[in-house]
Amino acid sequence: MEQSFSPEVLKEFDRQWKIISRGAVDILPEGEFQNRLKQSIADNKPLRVKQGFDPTSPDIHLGHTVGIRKLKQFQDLGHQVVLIIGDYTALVGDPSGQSATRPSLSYEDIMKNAETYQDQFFKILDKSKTEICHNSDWFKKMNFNEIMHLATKFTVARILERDDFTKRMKANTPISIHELFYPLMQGYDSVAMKSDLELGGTEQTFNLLAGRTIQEAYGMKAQLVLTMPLLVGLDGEKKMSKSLGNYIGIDEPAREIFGKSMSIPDNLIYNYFELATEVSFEKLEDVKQQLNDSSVNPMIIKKELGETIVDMYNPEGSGRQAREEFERVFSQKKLPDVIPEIDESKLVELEIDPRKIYVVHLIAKNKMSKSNSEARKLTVGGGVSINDSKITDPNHEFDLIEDIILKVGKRRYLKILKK
RNA sequence: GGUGGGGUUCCCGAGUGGUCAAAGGGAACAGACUGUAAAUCUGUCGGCGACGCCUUCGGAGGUUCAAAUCCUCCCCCCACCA
Repeated sequence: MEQSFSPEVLKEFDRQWKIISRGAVDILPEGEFQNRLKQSIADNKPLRVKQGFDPTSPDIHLGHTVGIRKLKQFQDLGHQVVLIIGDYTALVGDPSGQSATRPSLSYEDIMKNAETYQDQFFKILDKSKTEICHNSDWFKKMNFNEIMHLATKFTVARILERDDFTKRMKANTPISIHELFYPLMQGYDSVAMKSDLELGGTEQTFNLLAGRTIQEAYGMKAQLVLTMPLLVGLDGEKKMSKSLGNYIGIDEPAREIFGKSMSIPDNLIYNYFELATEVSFEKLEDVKQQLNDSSVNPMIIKKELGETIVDMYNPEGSGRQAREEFERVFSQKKLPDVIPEIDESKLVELEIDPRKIYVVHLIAKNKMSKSNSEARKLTVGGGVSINDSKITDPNHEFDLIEDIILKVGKRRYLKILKK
């Protein structure tokens, strides 16, 4: 059904389309999407744009922000952003892209995470314009009849055709029945929230499309789907995720964010600029050129990346500060500006005699290593120094006659005060 | 329910009576180097005031001078059959 729209509407559509489609991998179905966007503009009726986040860890990381920033764009364009905190779906565990059943979390932990999530969302989104809810709101109340009814809307074959399940079947790794429910639940969220559009990472495509099927089954218009690329984690291989430990949390201290940014492989620099920052298109081109220019040290660009990312989630100037700190500590090998301190009384508390400090204990008891053995190994391996001179004797003992600075590995410092 | 195959140190994965704290790979950590907490190379990688001792190979017992390895029971997973 072609409908004609006024030139103003079309102009506004062009503007919005450009912003919305930037960076997106898939927009499904594209034609319908465009029409509904036009219609929304013509009727001055914002689209309800939904994305769900399962609070499986306490931190929102850079990977999440790819979607959240896209939501922000919708918000700035006047659309209604609907955030779903998947406290019930977290209980089930999204099988997408997983090679094994997710470890189940206690509801308590999930709720704790859910709280921290909210604060972090609004580092990016405008709280006053965001609708936010938990999917326990409806799933908690569902009775078995309703659950079975929901389950009739999908066939096993359709769910099992997914790549991740196929792989797991082939690898003989177990798939629990509850995992099959995940897409249904996510789809039902769309019913409950009456979403017009759902956003997600590319690995979510199946779940997002399931939402369409389910909405239709419940007599609603099927939602549109928009997928964003996945941000690769610090390891340069797998997608950024908490469970893989390859992430940068947006709530982390500035120096951590900067340091972690510096640890990404060089070939990911552009990717990060593109997906994890908001720099202009021109800037992106500039970055690309510099990276191709072999006379430019990638370190320079990476530092710029780190600074940019730090600044996005911290007060102005934090990025610069973090960079300077980094250069001081790692490039010039000088001391960081903040070093944890303990004094003699603390030593006594830890059952260390200040006049006969056994270095291995000093390290282990201050949690600078996991165990005495590790401390000992670090010492022998040359990773321990006091006031800049290496200690390699694992039996080394000393008398505390003045303030000293203990360094373990390249990042752990401790100042011990003589009284 | 039946038959067969499995459960090994953070992960993957060797090991079928002593030479096993357990190959190999990955991760992680450290050192060197460097243009970076990139890359590369090297080392470490259960615990312990430590060339010895203690605790590990799904769980509980047992055989043996000696068990991750053999036996019994139990728990869990997978495949095929029903």
